[in-house]
Amino acid sequence: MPELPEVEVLRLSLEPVLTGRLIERARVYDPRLREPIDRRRWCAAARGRRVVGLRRRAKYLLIDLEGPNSLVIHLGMSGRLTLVPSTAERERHEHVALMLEGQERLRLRDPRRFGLAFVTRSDALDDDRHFAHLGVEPLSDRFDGAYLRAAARGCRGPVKSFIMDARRVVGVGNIYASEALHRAGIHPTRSVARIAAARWDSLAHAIRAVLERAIEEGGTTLNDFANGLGESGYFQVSLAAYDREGEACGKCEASIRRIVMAGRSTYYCPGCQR
DNA sequence: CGTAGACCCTGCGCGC
DNA sequence: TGCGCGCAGGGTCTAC
Repeated sequence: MPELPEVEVLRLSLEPVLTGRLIERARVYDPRLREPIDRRRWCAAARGRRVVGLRRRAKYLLIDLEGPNSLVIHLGMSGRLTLVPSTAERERHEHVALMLEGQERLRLRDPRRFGLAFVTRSDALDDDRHFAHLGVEPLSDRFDGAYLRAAARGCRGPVKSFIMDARRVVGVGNIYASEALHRAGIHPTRSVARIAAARWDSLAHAIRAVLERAIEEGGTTLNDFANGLGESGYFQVSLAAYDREGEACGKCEASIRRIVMAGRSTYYCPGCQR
């Protein structure tokens, strides 16, 4: 479900309602996620703490607590984090709940269990193995065409795989990879060894623009994405390539094609992507 | 070393 | 209406 924009939308929706809020206690109903939740550590870290802020790193959401720790949540493919009344019935696939002052609870639901929930030290993210290898944030000042070109030195392989590789740049998943390449006019199977400097600039620009636009529009709701208050996004109506097989390209009127790369659906325009 | 593929899991929509 | 199949927005590990 979520790529960088969806996690950022989630963060923006929850930050005003969680900041300053007391977590009375935590519950782990089902620890079975991609890695088992450390129930004792999670509950001990959360209980009786106030939230001081929310951050995002790559596709991870960090709930910073007073004291040394942060609660970290990754939504995987099917995770949803939602604020509900404390009296709301426990849902199927509800793994974790934070019981908040004011009769509400923050619920993590994840049917496919590809998500994560763990505790880390707030001030030393890079010491945590989940974050240690992550590359640059695409919305940061460090990210531009020169960075991409340098990161691609000595690499081969298709450009789509390259921009989805979190060791280079984080947050670009399967939807926004297709979208950014379409916007930049670059064919997804093109080798990174055969991309000129100017095209790296336009690709970096396209990645940034697509992600920013998606955040502004509340993320992409293809099936079930919703922010922390249960509201859907509407970037799906702005998708130029993804999930548009057979439709006319908005730039050149050729028909959008779907191919499979590394097992993932990939959409591009054969007319204007080279 | 890199890259390709399998794999982790459930739910949904589609075609028959 | 019911069933089986393919597919799904993430990431990691293994085998080449």
